[in-house]
Amino acid sequence: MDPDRFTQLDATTWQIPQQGNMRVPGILYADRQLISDMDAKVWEQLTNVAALPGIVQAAYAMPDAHWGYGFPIGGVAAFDPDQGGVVSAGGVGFDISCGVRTLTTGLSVDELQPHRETLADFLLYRIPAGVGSTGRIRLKDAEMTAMLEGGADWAVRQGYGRREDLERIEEHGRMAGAVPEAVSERARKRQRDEMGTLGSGNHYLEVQAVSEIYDPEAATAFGLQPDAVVVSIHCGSRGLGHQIGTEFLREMALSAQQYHIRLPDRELACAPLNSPLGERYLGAMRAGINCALANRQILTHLTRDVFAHVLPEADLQLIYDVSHNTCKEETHTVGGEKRRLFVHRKGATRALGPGHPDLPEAFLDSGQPVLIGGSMGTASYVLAGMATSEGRSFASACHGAGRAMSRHQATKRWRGEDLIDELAGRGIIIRSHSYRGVAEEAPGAYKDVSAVVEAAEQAGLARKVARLRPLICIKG
DNA sequence: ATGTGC
Repeated sequence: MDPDRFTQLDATTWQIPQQGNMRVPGILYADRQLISDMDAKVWEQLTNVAALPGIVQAAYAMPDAHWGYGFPIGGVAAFDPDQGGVVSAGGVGFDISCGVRTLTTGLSVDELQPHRETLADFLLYRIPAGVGSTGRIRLKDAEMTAMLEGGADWAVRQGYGRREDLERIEEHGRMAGAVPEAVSERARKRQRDEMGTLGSGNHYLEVQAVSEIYDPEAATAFGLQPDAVVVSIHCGSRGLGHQIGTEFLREMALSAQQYHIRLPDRELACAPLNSPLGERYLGAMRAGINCALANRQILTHLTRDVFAHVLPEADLQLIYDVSHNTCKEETHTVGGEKRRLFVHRKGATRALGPGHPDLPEAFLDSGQPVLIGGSMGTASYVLAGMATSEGRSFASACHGAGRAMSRHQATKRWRGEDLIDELAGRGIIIRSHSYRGVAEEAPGAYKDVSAVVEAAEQAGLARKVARLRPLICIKG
């Protein structure tokens, strides 16, 4: 899209001034090139979000923004419940609490090298992945309820992972305020045998090497050294989150009129935060967050099992787990005043700056680790939250490279088999259950993750700490 | 994202 549709405030801050039915301005953080490559739908969707009741300060889009359902992916919007603020299922996204966690292994690239193929084979064998993948765990009704309430804390109690992992997860691994009764029978049924599964699409488990350090002090706090091997897991709440999203989206669209909400786009279906429907969605969504946290915790356990078998000297320690599809009640400073707001982050990561009380002690000086997943075969980044992000985006940053091309377009342009060969030639092992899935995730179908990260840093959202290059990638 | 869907 043409960057000149925006009012440019500085090199990486672009504004859509408040106009028409907008209640606040729209703000996009990106550079000129990223905006030129961006879908014009981002402009339209940001304008629509800015028109929703009770929105505070501005509707924001991160540098990896692209066209999503209703809200842009890479969007941040905060609402005040006392000013008619709303919660929107489309503003959270279908894959509730989709996110990334990264673990150190204590291994160097040289130590891993001779075992790479074996490790890849075992990971593919042990990590359930792909469309409709199921695991060995079957949850009975009471266990499902306990999982939806307890999240990763429940998983640890079941023997998946270690208690110290929990301090390295947002909300200490358990999202408070979950209401399992608000989750439908159908959603629970879909999830019954999907715990500890990776899923498909852009989800992955990747073994990576630290290829560059930008901020040695923060890197040390995160446990990252040059040439260290780490593991990143990217996945979400599987069938359960999707079912919750589908059901509430429909219900919110049907009840908009009853709540006197004029929707600029039907896809922005929402309900007042202070309404039975809004509260019920929040309860179900928080249960969905717990499902995703438990899922990543179980996958961590399976990964540790594989390493124990192939490389017993490894010790997998969790750096941090971040969600990038959520709506959370948080305190933010708006115009010098502290307010309780409900912050939607859809394809956007929380990025708390140094000293924030919700941070684990180890990160008080550095700020929160912000994990940026690259596309298959390209680099990932570890960033750290900056103090400036609070005023710029309610303490949020980008979440990944962001698609530049549709899945359909990508399958016409690339073949999975060719991509796997090409990446193998560059020392990257891809193991997947679907060639088509690999083609859809072709590196060329994504934006340049380095440009996204540079723009985020320049905009004061998060600063670079380290770059990770892929060694092994397990895909759905 | 998703028991991928016109």
